[in-house]
Order: sequence, then C-alpha cells, then structure tokens
Amino acid sequence: MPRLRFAPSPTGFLHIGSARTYIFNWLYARRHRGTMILRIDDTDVERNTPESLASIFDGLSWLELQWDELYHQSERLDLHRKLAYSLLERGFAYRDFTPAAAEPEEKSQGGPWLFNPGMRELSREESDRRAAAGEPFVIRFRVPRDPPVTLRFRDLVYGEQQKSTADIEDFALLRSDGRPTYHLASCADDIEMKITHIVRGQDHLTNTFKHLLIFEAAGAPLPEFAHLPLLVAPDGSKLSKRRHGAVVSVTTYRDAGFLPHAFVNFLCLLGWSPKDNREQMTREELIEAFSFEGINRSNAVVNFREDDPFDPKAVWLNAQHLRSMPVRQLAPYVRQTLEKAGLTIPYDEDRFLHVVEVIRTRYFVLTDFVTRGRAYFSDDYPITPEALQKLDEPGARALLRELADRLEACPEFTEAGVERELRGLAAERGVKAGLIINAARAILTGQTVGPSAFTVFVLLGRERVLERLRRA
RNA sequence: GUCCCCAUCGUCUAGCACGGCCUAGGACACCGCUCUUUCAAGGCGGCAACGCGGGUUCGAAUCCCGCUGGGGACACCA
Repeated sequence: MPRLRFAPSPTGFLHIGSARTYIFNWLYARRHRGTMILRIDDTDVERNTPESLASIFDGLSWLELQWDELYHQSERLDLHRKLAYSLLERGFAYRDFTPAAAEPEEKSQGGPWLFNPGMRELSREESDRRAAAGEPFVIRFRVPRDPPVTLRFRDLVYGEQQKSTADIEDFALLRSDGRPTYHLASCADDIEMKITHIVRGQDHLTNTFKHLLIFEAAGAPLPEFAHLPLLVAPDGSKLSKRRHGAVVSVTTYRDAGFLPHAFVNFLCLLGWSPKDNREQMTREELIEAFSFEGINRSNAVVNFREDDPFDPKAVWLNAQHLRSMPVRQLAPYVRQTLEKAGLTIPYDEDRFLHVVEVIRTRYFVLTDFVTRGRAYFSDDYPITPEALQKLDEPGARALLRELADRLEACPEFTEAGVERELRGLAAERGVKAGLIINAARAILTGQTVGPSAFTVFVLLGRERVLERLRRA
C-alpha cells in the first residue's frame, strides 16, 4: 500500500502550487488505494502563524480531497533528535562549534561553501568535551569527501539523476538550540511514517541527494521520488504573494466562485496530461487517468493578468463543470453562495433546481448567481443602463403594464401561453414583438441578456411577473 | 560563482523513450460565419509553434554536441 504525504509549512497562506502538489499526491494515493498523509512541517517556530495554518486547512478542505492521517512535526521533535544523535554516534554526522554568525560571508566567490575548517576532523573526545562544557554546536552531516562519491536515484518524472558529493555541503541536521532542520525532520518523519512516494516541487530536486544520504545513513529503505514542474507567473518568475498578490492563494479562487472540482481539474492540467486530449474530467476520471508518466518536465505558466486575475482556461473549465454537472450536485454550491451573499431562496426545491438549470447555461462562476442572476432570487436588483434603454423605448412601459393585465387573465401561465398573449398584444398595438420581449426581459431581470424572455416569465412565476411588470 | 533541471502555437498541451503515419494534433483566448427577435452555448472556419547553430541519417520536432534563453538549489528557512 503506497503512503504519500503532503508537508506544507505554515508560514504563509496556501499557495496554488502547493495545492497542486497536494492534488497529485492525493490522486496517486487514491489511484493505488494508498494512504494520504497531511503533515504540517512546523519546525520553524519563528515563522509559523496560526493564520497560515488556518489557511492550509481552509484551502485543502475546500478542495474536498480528504486526507487520511494528520501529523504535526512540532510534536515529533524527539524522534528527529534521536536520529540526529544516532547519526552522530555512528560517525555519519559531527558537531560544528563554529558560531552561526561567522559563516555566511564566503559565498559567491569561487566554489561553494562545503564545511567549516577544523570541525569535521575534531576527535570524538574533544567534541564530547566541548559539548559537555556547554559550548553551542550544530550537528552537520558528514558528506563523503576524498574521494567524493556519485549519488544516484531515478526520479519518476525527471528520470536518472546524479550528483557528486563534491558539490554538496555538510548540511545542518540539528540547530544549536536543539531544533531539527527541515532535512532532518523531513527524512526522520518520512522514514518513521514509512512514506513510499515523495511527490513534491522540483525546487527540491537537488535537496533529494541530501535526503538520500540521510536515508542511507539511517539504514532506511529509499522511497520513490517524483518531482513536479513548478507553477510560474506569465513572465516566468516563481509565483509569489509579494509580486503576484492574491492570484496565488487558493482561497481567492474559492471566493471568486470557482467549484472545487473544476479548480482541481484546472490545476491538474498544469503540468500533467492524460495524453488523450481530454480536458474536462470528473474526480473519478482524474483518479483513473493519473500517472507520473503524464507529468511534464517544464514549468507551467499560470496565465493571469493584472486586469484579469484568472487564467481564462480556469474560467472556461469552471463554466464547463458548472453547466454540465448534475444540477442536484451543483445546487448546494449555489445555495451556499446565495446565502453567503445574504439572499434567501424564494422557491421550493424543485423550482430552485429548475431555475438553476436554466440560468447556469450562461454563467461561469458561482458568484454569477448573485450578480447576473440576482433578479431570480431577490426583488431588489439593479437595472443596467442598457436595460433602461429598452424600457425607455416609446410605448414600452405602457405595453408592459397592459401585458400584466392580460397575463393576469390568461388561463395558463406557460411559455406558450405567455408567448401567445405577448404576440397578441404586439399585433393589436401594431408594434414588433421584439419591443415588448426586450422590455420585458429588461424589467424582469434588470438585464438585456439572459434566457428566452418567455422562459423567464415562467421561471419567476405569475405573481412576481405581474408585480414587476406593473412597476414599469 | 558552483551544481542541477527545462526548452512545441500568446497560454495549457499531444507527438519525442521505439526517427518516416507531422504539409506538427487538441484545448483556452482571439477573429469570422452559422444558429438565435437578447446574450451565451452549440456547429463550421480562420489566426498561430518545433529557440539558434552544427552534426548523425535516404529522412529529425523526435538521436548527439554546442550555444542561447528560462527555472531551481547552494542557510543553524522549509
């Protein structure tokens, strides 16, 4: 049984790139009846925030892709420390007493920094003595040097990878305050949780060699690795909140009225393809089709602009899902959206479903139901300038009031019945039916666009229609 | 600076592993036409790409080398 994990650090809101990583992990886990683990990597206590933690749970919950197990790294520090000391004990790591501040400078000139002089070869006795004397130290991994060795692994996405240990510095495992670093904590947990597949962003590709070293030193079996291409901005730069704002936050899409399914579908298509030209896919189809072979190796651009923060394809996909999913499935999302906007649904369930069914065919996001569709759910809706023009056509308002009287008397309030009355009125008064049709749509919905006017009459119901026509 | 990764229409991608079926396919966006007394949707059509240079080969988007461009990693951050 595969065991997958998604390990976000709660230092910022949930990023769409992280969401995509979670989705791919989840898809693989579900595809192979494995376990999806959510592990909060909160070892960096200074940068963790409760808001960020909330944003991770909010965002992931919204996606409706449930995880099976939940852990917080901060509750597992003993495990991490134990591994660090075990590595120290067995010579895979050593204490470095160099003060933290003394390190950073010799960067960017000549070769890379590999280790601090004099610390690697400190004798065990001296190291123990200085530690016992209370001198602060950091525990570093003793990366094999003289001779350097070549590390290899086969990435499920990027293929064969290799790197010489001559290019890997003696990275830290345990900080001088006793807290584990990311590399240590991550590997210790991956080992203990028996993670079988590590699926993460490509920015970790080179870190993997360090992890290989830790796994090997710990005597743990190696998991499979699959690195994902990154999501980038239209200019190719990494997505960041500072530079790109709210578009990189998952909750922005939720608040804009995206359906979780559609958003997941969209994210999947960024860097992955089922290879058979399918695009709109249900959750089940995604699970069925997912594999690492379908993942691309180059970064994918999220196509947003300053004046239009949403990728047109995301919007299109959302519209596709919105219009084609079973209405009963869509209804709860619409209901929730309306309620959130303070609107109460003035229909019984059947009529509500019918209204949604009809009007959704020209909407793109859920919030369209409260903006463009407002007149279907409230008597308090704005009239657009274009609609006003239709109403101000000569004679239009009077004709609408007259139509109201005729409809009141009309025996059957159906599309056919309404059409007969309306056309009859137009013929009698010698005007084009279009004049009344357009004016009616304008007064009934506040807009010049929308479903057939006759359909609108029936959707709203006789009472509401008469009331609105007489307002003209 | 050192190391690693990537490179097909504006964007997401198929094709590349097993060269010929590619005068490079699909989708979004855009532009027409059609349908429609509105607007969408739908249908039809159009625009638009193998980064550059060398090889290898009868033949290269597909293989090799170089270049260029882009991205990432190099913290007692994750």
